[in-house]
Amino acid sequence: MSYHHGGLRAALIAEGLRVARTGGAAALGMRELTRAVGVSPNAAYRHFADRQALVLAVALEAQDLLADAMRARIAPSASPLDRLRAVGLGYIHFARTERGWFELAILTRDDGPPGTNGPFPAPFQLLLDALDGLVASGGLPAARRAHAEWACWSTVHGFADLTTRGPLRRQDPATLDALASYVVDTVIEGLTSGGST
Amino acid sequence: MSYHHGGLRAALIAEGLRVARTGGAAALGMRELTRAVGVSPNAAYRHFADRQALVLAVALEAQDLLADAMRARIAPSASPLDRLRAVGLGYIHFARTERGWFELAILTRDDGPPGTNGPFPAPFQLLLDALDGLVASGGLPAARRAHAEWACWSTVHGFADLTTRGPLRRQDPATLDALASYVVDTVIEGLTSGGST
DNA sequence: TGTACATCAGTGAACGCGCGTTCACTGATGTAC
DNA sequence: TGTACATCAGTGAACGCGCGTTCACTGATGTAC
Repeated sequence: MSYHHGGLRAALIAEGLRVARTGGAAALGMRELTRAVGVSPNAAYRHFADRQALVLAVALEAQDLLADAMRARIAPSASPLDRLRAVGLGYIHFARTERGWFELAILTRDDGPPGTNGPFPAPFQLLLDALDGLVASGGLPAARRAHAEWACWSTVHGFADLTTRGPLRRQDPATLDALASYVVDTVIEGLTSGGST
Repeated sequence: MSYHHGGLRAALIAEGLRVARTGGAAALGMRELTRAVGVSPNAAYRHFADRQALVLAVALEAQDLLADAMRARIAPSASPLDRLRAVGLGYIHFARTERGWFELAILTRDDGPPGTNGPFPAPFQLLLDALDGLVASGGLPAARRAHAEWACWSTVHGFADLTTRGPLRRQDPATLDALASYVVDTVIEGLTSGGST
């Protein structure tokens, strides 16, 4: 390894993803990452203002991984309704199978104006697109489109948290699969049925 | 203060609640709490096996506070449907106004058999009761009662997390009140409307 | 093409911090007779 | 009622740890002329 590392920034982020996969955000230490990459602790400060900045950079990558995983579950030929289901179930599945990355992905930046990293984080944009698609296909009345994303995200995110850190932590995968489908279908039912709101 | 403190265990828990109210679980340090109570750091080990045990003890108190707050929002004369709404909105409101306590309250014990602290944690029991009440009053078909708690809890907990640590963190209270009602009503609609499940 | 030199990505050592936990102890409490 | 003594809740000091960050530095890179 040469004196000038070359891609230290990228190497630190890659190593960060590697350790966060099992250890979550807490595992991202300046010393631990620089050690693993084979560089002195302070070398990281050439590329990141402080630990927070490094964590955020890794979090952005994790967000992309989440979005990729969600996209991978959407069958190209799926109906708008199935696409919405896939978005929700993909989110939940990623949380269950990649706890560390998920924890990192839902970390949001405190700094800067809202809208950093594109108009919306990629996973959220997938949800918005799925809902718009459902409206376009007539599956959801346009009048009921407003705020639908928050109902969906709340349900799916809550279920993810219950299975990840909460009381459903120790349930077996088969039960969780069934519960996840039930829960996602329940919100969608609430959105699409002719309610009073 | 006498040589024998007397109620050190209770004092540590009380101080723990005080600091966790603003600082969350991370603020519960052995040294910090014993310092605040006016006792040497190791005195705490007379009453708690380790830091984890102390945190858990404080978490149980926070769980009771959450349950109390939820109960306080249920009007005695409320309909079963309104009771269910109040349970959900109470959970969300507590999360928003008592971030630190909420974080602590949703901490679940890893050790011991499931069922410690009574059959269910108090806040969860309130949800179960509200759903049972809705069934008894005919507001929810008995056939659709199964797993309803997980749909409710997922939605409400997810919304709480989005407003607490997520992208809704900086929304103004009035908007959040409206969104919370909308989200809670959406799940309930999904549960009660004549869906396919 | 060769060379002077600014830039920049690293090094090595250290700072200060606060943490959880353990050791050997001391002095108050309360109980048995 | 008085006293001996086991118990128990504290003390004071220290251990070892790993962290984020800063300092003054060095040697490689690449550009201007």
